[in-house]
Amino acid sequence: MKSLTLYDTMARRKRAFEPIDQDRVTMYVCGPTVYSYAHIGNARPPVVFDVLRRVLGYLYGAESVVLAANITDIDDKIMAAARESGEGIEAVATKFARIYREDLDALGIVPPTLEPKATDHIQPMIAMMQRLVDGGHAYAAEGHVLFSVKSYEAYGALSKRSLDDMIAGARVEVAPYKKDPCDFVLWKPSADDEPGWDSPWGRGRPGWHLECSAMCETHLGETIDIHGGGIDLVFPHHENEIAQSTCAHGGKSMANYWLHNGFLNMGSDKMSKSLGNVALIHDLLKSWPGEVLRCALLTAHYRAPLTWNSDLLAKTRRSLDRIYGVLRRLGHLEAAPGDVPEAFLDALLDDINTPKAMSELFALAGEANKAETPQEKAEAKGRLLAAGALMGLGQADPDAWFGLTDIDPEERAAIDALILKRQEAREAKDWALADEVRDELNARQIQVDDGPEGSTWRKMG
RNA sequence: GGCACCGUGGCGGAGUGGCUACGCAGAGGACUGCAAAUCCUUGUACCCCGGUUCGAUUCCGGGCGGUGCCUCCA
Repeated sequence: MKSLTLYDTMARRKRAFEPIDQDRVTMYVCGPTVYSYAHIGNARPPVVFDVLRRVLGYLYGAESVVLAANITDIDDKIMAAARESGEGIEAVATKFARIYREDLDALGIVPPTLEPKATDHIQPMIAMMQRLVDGGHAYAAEGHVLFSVKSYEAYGALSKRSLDDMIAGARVEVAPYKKDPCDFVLWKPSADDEPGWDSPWGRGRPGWHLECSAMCETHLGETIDIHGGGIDLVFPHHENEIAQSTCAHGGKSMANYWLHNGFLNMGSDKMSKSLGNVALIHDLLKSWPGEVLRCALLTAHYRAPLTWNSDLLAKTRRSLDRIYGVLRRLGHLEAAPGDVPEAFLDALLDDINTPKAMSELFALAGEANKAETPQEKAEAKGRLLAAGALMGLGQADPDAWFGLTDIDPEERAAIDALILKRQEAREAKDWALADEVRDELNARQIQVDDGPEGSTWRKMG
């Protein structure tokens, strides 16, 4: 079997991937806090790790990959949003979790195997805290339960920071009940009008970091294969997860591979500057196919920063037009079942190098365009589709991509009539009339393509 | 201030110690009634300065420039 190489943040280098159990490859990706619409930046981890998941599924079998992506449905931000809108906390969380799922679905993301919610895991969180307190890794103070960072020697290993540096650089006010400025909250007390759960330390609610540790343990076990998230989560979130889980599990490491995607920067064009709401996935989907957003997020290597602007989207659309153009041309042919081409697979196996993989995808498109016999064409189409499937690209109906299906019947009839009229004019070699009709079609945002077997049309992008 | 990352042709963006990335845009050609699509060809890219080397965009050091994180933002 071919082997996958992944860049492990903990080791700061690429490492060959070896799962603990080939029949159950476990992966946990930190999900959103559902208090508002998700930003396009929020979509980068789900898209990137969706590709990784597909690759793992290809290597080990789709049923052997268990992906857990949590939903944080209790948080001060949700409480604030609920207060503002007058809705209940649960209503806000449920609503935005639903919208989040819809957004990801539009981006072609396979739903995670498990989608644990924080509020469903209060008991495991309390149990984990109890173990930490019993083991001397956490302490109660004024209704809070805090993790004692000094109790975990390796604290800072992931982010490569020393405790001393952190204390020296600390620019936050230190709560008086903390034994050490870097201690973080596992549990905090809730006021009577705030949501809370009973615990041995009083009524309260969990801290963010604890949620992920407890959910990961509950569903995937004490040590998992891959833990992923945005690079901004390295510190403190993942550092704290490691501290909690390791100390609660007698020193067992939490994850064998830590993967982090680079940040998505907002470009300086009006798109992000103006209202600040145009970069919401929800809004972008009104102007662009989800696949364009997905592909745009994959144009840069997942660890590299990516600058987001409207130019990127326009270019990405043109690129995908090329893929769908060839698929449309071969639409009448049944794709020959083919395996994923080697060069394409190799690119993805090398730390999920999606830009490289995409260049291979274009090479496959070129091959398909140049194929001469029906046999060659069918095989080329099969290869292109098989490769695209691993990245979640090129799987849609080409006609739909070019706007042929989503059009009202009246408009459609008018276009067909014009196409026919032009065809007759061309047969009569009445070029003036043919061009006139084409202008008319262009005015309707329709591009006509003349081929050896007649004319086809598509919506102008 | 501390830690980490980055600087490639018009734009986006891979990669490599010496050989074409790729896509978009541009130029020329083929095909076509003309377009479009497609195919072919094309652009003397690798922040600056040292060092290592037969040879560096690629390794090392320094500089300049940009970015992220530093208690709950993916």
